[in-house]
Order: sequence, then C-alpha cells, then structure tokens
Amino acid sequence: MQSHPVPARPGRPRSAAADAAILAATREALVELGWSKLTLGDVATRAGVAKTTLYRRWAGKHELVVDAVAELFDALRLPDRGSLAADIEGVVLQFAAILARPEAKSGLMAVVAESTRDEALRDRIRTSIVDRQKRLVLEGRARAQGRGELPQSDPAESERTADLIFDMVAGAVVHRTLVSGHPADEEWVRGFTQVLLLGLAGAGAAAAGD
Amino acid sequence: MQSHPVPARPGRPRSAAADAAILAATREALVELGWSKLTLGDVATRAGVAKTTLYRRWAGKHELVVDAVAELFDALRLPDRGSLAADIEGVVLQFAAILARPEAKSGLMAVVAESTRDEALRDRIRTSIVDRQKRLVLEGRARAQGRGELPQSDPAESERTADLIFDMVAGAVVHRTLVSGHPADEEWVRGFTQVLLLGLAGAGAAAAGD
Amino acid sequence: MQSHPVPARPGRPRSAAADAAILAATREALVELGWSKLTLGDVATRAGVAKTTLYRRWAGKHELVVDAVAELFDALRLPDRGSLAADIEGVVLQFAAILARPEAKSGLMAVVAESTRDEALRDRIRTSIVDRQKRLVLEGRARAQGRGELPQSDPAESERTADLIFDMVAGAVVHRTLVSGHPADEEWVRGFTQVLLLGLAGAGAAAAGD
Amino acid sequence: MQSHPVPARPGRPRSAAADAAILAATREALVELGWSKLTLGDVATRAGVAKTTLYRRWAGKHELVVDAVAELFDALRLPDRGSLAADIEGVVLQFAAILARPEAKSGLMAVVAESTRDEALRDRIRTSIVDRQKRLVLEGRARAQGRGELPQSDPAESERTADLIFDMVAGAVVHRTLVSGHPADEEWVRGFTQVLLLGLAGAGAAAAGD
DNA sequence: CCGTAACCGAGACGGTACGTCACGTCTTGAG
DNA sequence: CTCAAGACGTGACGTACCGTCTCGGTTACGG
Repeated sequence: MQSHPVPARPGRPRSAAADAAILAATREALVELGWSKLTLGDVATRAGVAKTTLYRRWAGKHELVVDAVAELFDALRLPDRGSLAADIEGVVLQFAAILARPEAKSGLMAVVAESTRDEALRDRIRTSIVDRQKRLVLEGRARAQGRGELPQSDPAESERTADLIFDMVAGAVVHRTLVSGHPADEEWVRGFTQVLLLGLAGAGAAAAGD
Repeated sequence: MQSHPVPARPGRPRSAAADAAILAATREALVELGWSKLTLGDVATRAGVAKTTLYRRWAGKHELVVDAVAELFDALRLPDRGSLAADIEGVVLQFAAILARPEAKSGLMAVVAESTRDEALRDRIRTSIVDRQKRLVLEGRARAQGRGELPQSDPAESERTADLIFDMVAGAVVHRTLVSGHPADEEWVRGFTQVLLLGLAGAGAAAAGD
Repeated sequence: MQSHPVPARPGRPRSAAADAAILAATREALVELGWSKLTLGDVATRAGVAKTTLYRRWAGKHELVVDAVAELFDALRLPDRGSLAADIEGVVLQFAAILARPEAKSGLMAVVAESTRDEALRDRIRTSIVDRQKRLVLEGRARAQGRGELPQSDPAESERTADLIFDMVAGAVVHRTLVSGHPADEEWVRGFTQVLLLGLAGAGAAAAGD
Repeated sequence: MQSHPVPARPGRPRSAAADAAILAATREALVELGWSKLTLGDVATRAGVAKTTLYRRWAGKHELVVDAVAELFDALRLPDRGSLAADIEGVVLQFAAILARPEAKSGLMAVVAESTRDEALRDRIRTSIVDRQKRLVLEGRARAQGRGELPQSDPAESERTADLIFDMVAGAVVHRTLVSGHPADEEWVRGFTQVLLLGLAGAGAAAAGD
C-alpha cells in the first residue's frame, strides 16, 4: 500500500532549487529595476538559470511576478494583542510594511492592471495573494466574537460584511501607500482603525435596530 | 497688457485637432487591447498621425495614458442631493462608473504601478487625476458644513482628515472594482457610505470628548 | 573461435535494430523536411529512440546524414552491357536516379558544404560516399581494358586520369541535377557519355603521339 | 517631361551604404566562421547595422549569402587569349580561383543544398549566379565561331549543347574543388579543357556525319 | 508675397527584449 | 552499461516596439 501514489514521471525531475532561486532573483530585480524594466532574461541570469527553464515553469512576466510577490505575504500573521482594535492595527501595520517594500510596490499594481484583461491571471492573484489576506479578516472576526467584542453574525450577512471590510482595509492602505504616496504609519493606522471600527459598530447597531 | 503672454513661436503651430484625436485613439486602443498590448505606433495610426507628432507632445506611453485617462475623470461632479450621505453616494457611484470602464481599468493601475519608480509621473498623476478627485472631498465637506451637517473643522486636523477620507473612499472603490472584481453597485455604495459616515461621526465625537 | 575479438564490454549491449531505425528515420525526415529543417529530436522520435541513444552513436547531424545518405549509394553497380559506352551510360543513369531522390538531394550538398570546414567530415564523406563511387571508374576501366577497348595504362598517368574522369562524371551529373535543375535523363546521359569518351580517346591519342 | 519617373517614395530612404557593408560583412563572416556558424546577428554587428535593418532587406540567411557570394562572380571575364582552348582555360581558371576562396566554398554549396527545397531560392541563385556564368559559355562560342574555330550551330541544337558544356565545366570544377578537395590548377585545367574540346569536336563531327 | 522656421506624413534606423527552437549534455529510474 | 524520458544551459532565431532620425512637403507668421 502506498499512501502517496507518487506519479513518478519518467525523465529528469525539475530542479526544486531553481524555483526558489528564480523567485528570489525576481524580487531582487524588482527592487533594482522595477516592473517595467524587469526582463526575464535578466532574472534568469541572476538566478543562474537558463531562460528556457524559466519559461518551462511560468507563462510570462505577470505570472512569475505574482508568485514572487505572493511569497512576501506569507509573513502576514494575525497578532493577538488583546483587543480587536489592537489586533487590526497590528495586521494593518504588517500589511503596510509589506506594501512599503519596493518589490511589492513595483510588481503588485502592475499585475493587478494586467489582470483586468486576463481572467487566468486574476484567478492566480486571487488564489495566491488576495485570499491569503482575506482569511485574516475572517480569523480576526472569529477571535473578536470569541472574546465577546462582536456579536455572532448572521451567516448571510457575514460574507458581505467581510468583503466590505477587506476592501476598505486593503484599499485604504494600498491607496495611501501607492497613490497618495504617504506612509501608512502607526498614527495613520490608528486613525483609520478607529473610523473603521466605529463605523462598523454603528452600522451593526443600525441594522439591529431595523 | 497681455494676460496670456503667448510666446508666439515662429513656424507652423501644432495642430490642435491632433491632440484630441490622439487621446481618443489612446482610449480606443486601451479598450481594445489593454495597457500592455497598446503601442504608440498603433495609437498614431488610429489617430491618423505620424509617430513623430506623438513624441513631440508626450514623452512616452505612460504620460500619454495619464492624459487620456484623466479626461475620463473630468465628468466627475459633486451632485446636490440634499444630504451629505446622498451626496457622497452620488459621487462614489460616478467614480465607480468611470472605474468600471475598460479604458480606465486598464490604464490607471498601470500608470500607478509605474509611478512607484518615476517621480515625474507621480506628479503628473497627482495633478491630472488625483487632485481633481480630492477636490470633491473638500467641496462635499464645505457644503455639509454649510448645511450644518458637520461642525466647522480645526484647520490643522482638516487636512489630515480629508486625506484619510479620500484614501478610504478611492481605495475601497478601486479595490473592490479591480482587485476583488465585483461591481461597486448602489447597494455596496450605500453600505460603504454608512460605515464611513458613522465612523467619521464617531471619531469626531471621540476627538471632541478628549 | 571468434574472428572478431569483441571487447565484450560489460553492461547492456547496444541495440542493433536501433541503428537501422535511426538511419531510416533520418532519410524519411530528409524527404519530408529537408536538411535545414531536420532535427535530431525529430529523428529520434521517428525512430522510437531516445535522443541520448542517437548521440551515443553519432557526433551530430552531419555525421548522421552522411551515413544515412551513404546507404543510398550501396545500390550502385557497374552493369555489364557489352561496351564501355553502354556500361558508363548505365552507371551514370543509376547515379542520376539516386541523386534525383529528395533524401539525397537535400542531404548531400549540405554535408559537402559543411565539409569545406571540417576535415573529419570530409574524410567520412570520402570514405563512405565518394570512394565507393570512384571504385566504379576503376572497375569500368579495367573491364574495358580486358575487352581491348582501352590500352593498358601507364600507372603514373592512370591515377590522374581516373580522378579527372570521376570529377567530370560526378560533377556534370550533380551540377545538372542540383544546380541547373534538369533531370539527367537517358538522352542527356548519352550525349554526355559521347563527349566524354571521344574526348578521352582523343586525349589518349594525343598523349601517345607526344 | 521627366525621363525617370522616380517613384519618390515617402519616408526616409534606405541607406545604400548599409547594403554594401552588410554584404562585405557577410563574406568576412563566411571566411572566418563558415556557413553553419554564421549568424545574422554577428553579420549585423560586423556591418555596424541593426539586425532589423538586415531583415528588412533579406528574407534570411540563404538569400543574404546568395547575394554576398554572387558579387564574387562579378569579376568573371572571358579573356581573349587568341584561341578557343586558351580562352576556356582562362575562364575556367578564374572560376576555379573564385571557388577556391573560402567565402565561396562555404556558402555556395549550402545555398544550393537549400535550393533543392525552395523554389524562390533556386530562382535567385539562377538569376544572380548561374546565368551570369552561363553567359560566358555563349560568348565564348560566339567568339570562336567568329574566328572560324567552330561552325555556325543549328539553333535548335545550340541551346542543348550550351547547357551540356556549362554543366560539364562548372560541375567538374566544383566537384574537384569541393568534393575531391584538390585544387583546379593550371595543369588540371589544361587536361580537362583538352578532353572537353576534343570530345565536343568529335561529337560535332559524328553529328555532322549522321 | 516671400522667406523662414516649425510643423507634418512616412518610414528607415540602432537598439532591446521577446518567446521559441534546437542543440548537445545531464540526471532520473528501469532493465 | 544501455535505454526512454525529459529537464537543463546555451545560443540563435525572427519579430515587435521603442524612441530617434531623415526625408519631402506643408502651413503660418513676420519682414
């Protein structure tokens, strides 16, 4: 009996080291050159790999950068700081710190731009990046409900509210960082979190009063 | 006295019609091809203009697209619907409608992405697009203060709050539209506006109570 | 007793069938694709063999094609038609028939072209193809001398004359077929043979008269 | 009135100097690298020209080399040495000298090989190279007839004989030079010319006696 | 009304990167 | 040690756009 029915494909297996080297080289090139000047030939050279190896694994620049940037978001964790507000501030600050890095800045908006015309790319972004962030919203709410800070939510309403929260949080941080061009520092995050939480509380009360 | 000290350069003046034709052709190409497949040669052909003419007026693809997209936002108006909430809903819906157009979707995020590494481009975007939107926030607040819906604001605090509001509004709409991929329709806008206004009111009260 | 002291190398012996399959596949590919579009990967696939196997036996495309084409010339025989002229006509027609085949046309000139810069390849062509043809000139002359159609030749002069005959015969047929692009049919061969033999007879007489 | 209705195409005209530089660079590369190692990128670099310029004018390596090699044959002249035999020897020696040059050796057979599968290339070779040589056969015969060395020829037979002569001359020289790998020096040319002329004379006499 | 200077179209130019292809080598597991 | 399979580094391919340039020809003003 074999629990893992390993496909055991014939031929030489793909180098696992190459993948890591390529993604690291991609981030390095993003930092130095930015999205528009990044070339796959250069990435291949930095990674010590042939261009063909790169094309064997990724369909193009966009897909590669999605994967390279996605790894940056692996570090996102929901901290337990004792209160909902503090938890949110913590995770938003982490998110802002990642977005402040040039490799994220450069690449993220570019792939989002492209994804407006590429269904497959949009899915890849959603799977690799967006959903990973969104999960934190759900975790945070569950923890706050455990603490009694939030009431149990109507499952039907729950999904909609989570989406709204996520768009408001991620949108505000991204916009401030990339469009307005100011840092999402601790002070800003505190102000933003206050508005968000008070607004949600008020809206919840209004809904309950209906 | 000459209010416009026109340099009155010698030689044949630039064709005014060409500018309009080029910007229109750019938007047309954005719709059909998207940012990444748009080429200046193609734009020139569509506009019935030589590539040289195009380069005489814009430094490159990014600058051209900023101007082409900026014109889309000229239509933004602050409606007078009688209440702050209704006014905001109205302007946000307009903003969402523009962002839903493929020529805006495709081009906007791309130039923002590029602007992370190009100071001049960032300024151009701010001047041509961002400030034009931000002005509406200020107008809206002034009108609400006129109606007595909002207290007169501390000038020092005013700037910071306006920025926060702007980042929250624009960020949330952009994120929902481009990243989450869902329409910012009337229902969503109502929910978002409610949270925003209640949050701001609460934060204002808290600040006043300090 | 073992006449060939086969080294009896350890390990699995090479498949004999593979050689034949590879050479046949090479000719097939030459017919379908021609020299320049023939790839070793494709040949390997056609032969049902791995590329490695192919490289274990031949150094490259040129060597392989020489061997594949050389087999075509194995069929060349000096016919006994009763007279020198008829014998020559017969062998030239055979030669022309082989050259008319696309696998010979495509491959032969290509390896000759390459051989101008590759000593080893030149030797391989000489050994596998050219000498096999040249031998027929010598056989033909010997038979004609046996019949009394030609005088016994001065050994010193013999080599030179044989070379001249060979270059004239092979050169004319190749040039007509590949450069001029006309078939070397029976009528042409008859005319050519007549000029050749009368010329040689005349030259022989002139030399004798010196 | 304008005798040359110059098309006067719009746009920047093609650089005439580039053509010459490219063809010269091609021959240089043929000498140094040979056909198979010659790359268009390298030729472009040597010529101080962009690769695209090269592709704008030639469809590929084969066409380019045909033109580069064809220029070598421009130097062929029918010398007037007083007798048919001497004239032939003179022109054959010139032909042999050209074929002995590495840029001709390397390229000529390669394009001939390719032309077996490319109708357009075959025409180009015929027009640029072959017909230019064949013309010498016709000139030589006309001059010999003027001298009374040859009888006036039956026009019907004339074409066929000229073709035969041309295939025999060019074929023999090419075969000796490229396949047999020996120089077509003065001694060899004398022997070859003798056989050819005596053969043609004999065949002419035989035909007249019919 | 005529010169001059900047404009315009067309398209060739030197570059750079693209994404693909074939080469010849290597690394697997199986025989 | 051979074999099939297939990934690998290498290097050329031919294409596409870039942004610049060079043409001949066209406006408009200003002398």
